[in-house]
Order: sequence, then C-alpha cells, then structure tokens
Amino acid sequence: MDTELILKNVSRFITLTDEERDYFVSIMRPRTYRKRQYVVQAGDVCKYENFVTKGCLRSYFVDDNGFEHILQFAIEDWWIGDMASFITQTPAMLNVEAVEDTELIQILKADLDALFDKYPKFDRFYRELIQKSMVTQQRRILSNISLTAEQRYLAFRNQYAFLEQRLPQNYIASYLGITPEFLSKIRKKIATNS
Amino acid sequence: MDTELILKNVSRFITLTDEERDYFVSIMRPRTYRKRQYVVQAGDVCKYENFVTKGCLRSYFVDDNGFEHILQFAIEDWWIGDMASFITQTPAMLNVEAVEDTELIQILKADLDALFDKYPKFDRFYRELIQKSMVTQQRRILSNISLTAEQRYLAFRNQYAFLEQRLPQNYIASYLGITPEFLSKIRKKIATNS
DNA sequence: CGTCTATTTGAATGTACTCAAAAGCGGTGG
DNA sequence: CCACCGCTTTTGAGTACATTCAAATAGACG
Repeated sequence: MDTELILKNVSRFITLTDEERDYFVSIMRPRTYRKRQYVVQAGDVCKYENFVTKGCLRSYFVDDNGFEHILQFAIEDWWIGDMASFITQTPAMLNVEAVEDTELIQILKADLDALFDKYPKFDRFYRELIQKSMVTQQRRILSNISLTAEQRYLAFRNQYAFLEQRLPQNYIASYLGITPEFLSKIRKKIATNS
Repeated sequence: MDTELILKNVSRFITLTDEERDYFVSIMRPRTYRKRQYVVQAGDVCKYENFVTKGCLRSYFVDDNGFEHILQFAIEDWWIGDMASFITQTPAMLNVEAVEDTELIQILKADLDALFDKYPKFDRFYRELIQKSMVTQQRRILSNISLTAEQRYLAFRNQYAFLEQRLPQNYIASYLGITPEFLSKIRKKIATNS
C-alpha cells in the first residue's frame, strides 16, 4: 500500500509523531474498484471514509424520475463518501461510484472514531479538512443561486480544468444542474463566440 | 451575559469539565446589534465566530449587478459568519447583517485557536458542528440542481417553517435563488391549488 | 399621516427543458 | 482488425420555467 499521498494530505494540517503515523497507517484499508463499480450504494450504510490514491469517482443522487444529480467528484488526493450516512451510520441517499478504475484507502468509521479518541490531533485535521470543503460548497451554492448555466459552466471550467478532461460532458451537466443537451448548446455558443 | 444556550449548544457534542467551561466562558464576548446593522461587511476581515443568543441574521453575497444572494440565515442557537474570511483572516466576500435586533456571543479567532490548542476537545466539538452543517449544505446543493423553484420553496417551507415567519419574502426568494416577483407568483399558485 | 420598502400583478422576453432524431465514439466480440 | 452495439454528444423544434420591467397595492416605520 502506498501511504505517501495520504500522509502528505494529513500533514498539510497536522504534524504526526512516528507513533501516531504508525497507528494511522495500521487502520488504513486499501481497496481497488473497477470503472462503474459502486463504492457506496444508496440504501447501504457508508461504512468508510474514502481517500483516493488513484482514479476518479463521483457521488450522486438519483431522483424520483430516475435522473442523476452529481454532488461531488473526487480524484487523487481527495476524500469522498456520503457524509450524512457516514456520521449517523444510516442508509445512504447517495451513490458513490468509480468513474475510472480506482484505488482507495478506506478507513472504517469505528477505527476513525477510535483514532480521534486516541489522538485528538486527528480531530483537528478532520475539522480543518471539512472547513475547507465547507468553503468550497458555499461557493457552489452561491454560484447556483446567482449565475446562469453558462456562467456556472465557465466558472467550473476555470476552476476545474484538470477535472473536465477526465469526465464525460453529461456528468458535468449533471454537476452543474442542467441537461446534457443544454450544456452541449452552451459549449457550441462559447466555441463560436471566440 | 447569558451563557446557558451556548453551553448547551456545545454540550450536544462534548462534555465539559468546570475548568474547560470557565475558560470557554472567559473568551466569550457578548455584543448586540440593531436591525440592519452589519456584523461583517464585505471587504473587512471576519474576526469572530458568532453564536446567536437572540434575534436573526443573514449572510449574503452582492454580485456585480448589485443583487443580493443569501447564503445563510441564523436564529437563536445557530452560528454564523464568513467562514472563508474567518479561517484565512482575509477580506470577506460576504456581508453578515442583523435581520432583527440581535444579541451575539462572539469568539475572537485567536481566542478560538488558543482554545483548540489548550483543550482539543473543542476541535471535536467544532468538527462535529461543521460536519452537521456540511450535510445541510449538501442537501441544499442537491435541491438547487435537481428541483424547480416551486419545489425548492415547498421544501424550504417544510423544513424551515419557523424561519419563514420571521423573514421577508424577498429574503426567502434570494435564498432560493429566484426573483421576489416569481416567488410571489409561486405562492399565489400554491394558494389557489389548495 | 406620509414616506419608503415590500409585495402583487401582468405583459413581454429570455433561459433552460423535453422530445426526437442523427451523428460520433468507444469498447467488445467475432 | 473490423463490424456492430450501446452510450454520449449534437442539433432542432416546440414548450415550460423563470426573469425583466413597469405599475399598482399593501405594509411598516418614523
């Protein structure tokens, strides 16, 4: 198991002693998923916090009409899951699925809780991690309530150019909250106007 | 200063010793704001984490055309601020403003950081607090990208009936990401259909 | 009471969706 | 290696959702 990336991820916020690092490593569970395979399926309980070491995933909600709405993408060095399900250990509303063949490091809820109790430093890490992603989510909400679809797409493309290349367009449309047909028209319009 | 509410808020997640409680109380700064007064003004640095003991506030973004877009409301027992500005201590993009005459307990960034260092338990508290609000935000994002304005309004009204009564309609429209005129038409339509 | 802001109403416009069909593209098996 | 199948993307016409602008009405506050 390659722990370098995840340890670097953690050490952006906290500095670990050898003991803390060893304990942390001991609760890591590497796992691989094939493209289109579920990491979490709606209805199941999300048992793990998932750190991506390789590949790409998405979390999404399927509405009553069967339409998918993507909440999040994750690539290398990102965390993903269904937080609501994970913290309450109740059935997930979201699916988490591999967009490419993917390698994860998983941490079981009980192991993470024990880690927090044993080394409160990890509470700090996790707090700062979530704080950052709160800020990202807030920007997304503001984008959703204040911009047109075209503006949202341009903003997305600006911020996540590296992601756009790895994703089918209909996923991006779903993330932006528009239909794939309309995104196609937006792209055509942008292409001709420049 | 009435510290009962905030101590109860904290003790939903952690249990405090007398020492911890006293220290925590010692860094609290009560402050009152009049209706329409800014707690944070865009461009300023958000210096405090704000806990509401009485009243109602909103945080919002003003776009290039001068339109306001409301990110969050907060009433008694809620926390509010500009998290991006607070954690990085850089100028705020958001305004935080009293919707009613309001009483807050404020905690200075430096004091909060010291609290986290001295009593890591508060890292835990803050982590769990933010985790909960992440889940709320995720639901909001899904609502924004998957529902029509009417459905979003009904969902809002369902979940925040107590809030709706204290807020002008144009604030709710702004929160939902629609124009006040359109919200008025939605309400009319709902009223006739039932 | 008067002023200012919030809400309602309506007509015209623009934004985004639906449905259907065609074209493009990638993966898989023969 | 090519042909085929399924899925994604494009395109267009028609429709529904939501905004803009303007004016009238209603409410709140000093």
